[in-house]
Amino acid sequence: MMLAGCLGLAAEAQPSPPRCPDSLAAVPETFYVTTPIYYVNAAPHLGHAYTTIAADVMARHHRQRGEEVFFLTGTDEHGEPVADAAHAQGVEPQELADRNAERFKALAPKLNASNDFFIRTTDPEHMAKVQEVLSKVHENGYVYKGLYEGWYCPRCADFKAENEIDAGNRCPIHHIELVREKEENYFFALSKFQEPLEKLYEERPEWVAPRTRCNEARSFIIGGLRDVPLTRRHLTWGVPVPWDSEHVFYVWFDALLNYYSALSYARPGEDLTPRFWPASCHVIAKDILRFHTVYWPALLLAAGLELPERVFVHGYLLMEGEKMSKSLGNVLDPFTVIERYGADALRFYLLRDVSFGQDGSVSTAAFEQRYESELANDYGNLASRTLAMVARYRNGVVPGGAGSGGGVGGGGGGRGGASELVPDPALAGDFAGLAERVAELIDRVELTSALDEIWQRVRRLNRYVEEQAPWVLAKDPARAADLDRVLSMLIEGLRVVTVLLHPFLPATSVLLLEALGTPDLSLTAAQLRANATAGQTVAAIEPLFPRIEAGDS
RNA sequence: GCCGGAGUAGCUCAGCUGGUUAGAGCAGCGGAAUCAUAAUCCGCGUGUCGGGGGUUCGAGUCCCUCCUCCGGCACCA
Repeated sequence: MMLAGCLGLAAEAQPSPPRCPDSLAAVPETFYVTTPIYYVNAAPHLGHAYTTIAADVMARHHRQRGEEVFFLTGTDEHGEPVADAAHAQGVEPQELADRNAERFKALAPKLNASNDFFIRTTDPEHMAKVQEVLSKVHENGYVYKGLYEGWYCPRCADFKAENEIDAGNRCPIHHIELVREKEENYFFALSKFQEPLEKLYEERPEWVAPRTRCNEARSFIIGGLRDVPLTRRHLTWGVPVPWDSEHVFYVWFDALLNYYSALSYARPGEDLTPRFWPASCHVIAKDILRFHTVYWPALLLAAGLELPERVFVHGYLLMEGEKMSKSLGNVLDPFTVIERYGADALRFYLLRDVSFGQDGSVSTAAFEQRYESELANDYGNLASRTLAMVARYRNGVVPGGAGSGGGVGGGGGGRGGASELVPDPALAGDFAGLAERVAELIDRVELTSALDEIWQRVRRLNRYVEEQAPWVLAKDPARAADLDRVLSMLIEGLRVVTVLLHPFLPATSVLLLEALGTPDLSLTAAQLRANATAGQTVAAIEPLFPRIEAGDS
């Protein structure tokens, strides 16, 4: 079992947020983070990768704290667009869904995402759960039969939303005039949650972040809620409505419930719901704001279930003016980037260059810039020069007191023969409180700020090298102790930033920590100590982020 | 139209509840160093803080107004 609240500061340091109800010391805290389930109608792209990466950073960070983490992603497979696409290709919807779900499932490992489960809304267990929960909503009196009226295209055999109708009241696909039609549907009584939702936003303004998204959701609610269709008639590609076989559930309700249903069957033979529900954080992009911040809480209230602690809404990645012009070579394709530079580089770039929560531009040029000046030059080279100096001046053995197995430990010891090391105050000051600060920022989902906080220390370490000039010390035998201290602190600093970088650079961090002989990833290990690695033989490594010719292709 | 954001050095952006000479990174110029993936470190910015008006001892930071850009305003997974 893992340590409980190993970094208590993280939770306590927060002044106001009512995040976790205080934990009983005996029970490890849990953290449940989700991505949206991706719609299998389209191919995986950078936007999907972005969300998954962000959620993974949070998941990995919370594991570093010793919390029990459940990280969920998956695919949304029902609904008309999928059915239509399948029929257009002459295959059954299930076949298309199977094929495309596979591509999304393959994306996660490529990104080095550590999801604990991959849900598909066509899983029988999910479908049964949807029926169960929505039946409960029905029983609770929030469902009624009504008429849906809208503009209908006879050729599409479907209603059109206001914003997809072409000029002249025509179908955007068939260009024929739409007709006013009615369809009998079951409705979800969203309007009954007007008061409860307003109260929710009043009492928990942190519930939706960033603030601007919270305002949007709130103003939508204040504008007045109308009931919404819960089911669709004459469709078969969906979850059947238990009390009326002519209907299937409208795909959004089916989809949203994945967050809840997954817990009930992700672990065979074990129901994780009591342990992980409600979710700690839903990470979404702004296009699906309303569903997650209005419909979803209302639905949960209707079903008598607890609400998630937080919805975090990130922005869009803009490809140089939103135009995808392959001929200009400015399209950032996640698969190509990963193949050439590795998943760590992509993860780092996306969270470094675009302030998480806001829209931002990405490009291959900017990627290459960041890769070279920061990953290769700042960090990779810091590791290289540090390890090289330890190898060169101390035969690869980290200097320090005679093998005192680790921590700074006992104070009172008399000085033996070995030089006694204390953390260099010059560095210690700059590293004080760093892990706590990073944890605090990640709690606020300020991932870019957290990364920047760490990166300032990477820069600090390069400066430290210049200040101390180990190559000068090495020439003077009388200053051997100074050189010991400097090398030891460098290794230590490198170790600490690497532990902290683990959520962002999972592969590289593990590689480097192993080379340092200190594979401990926990956040408690991210403290600058004196003799943490003393006596360790550090292994030589290849450049962590090798320079790569910027060829065009 | 209504609501909400944003407009700060060539580029990308920090600047919380108003207070010393407005900051960082990148790019550019000059220098130092040589442990290292020719990487690193140091120095160098006369910026109308979108325009105008106001409050204040004092405003990038508050109020008013105007301009520009972006987002939301219900059924689009």
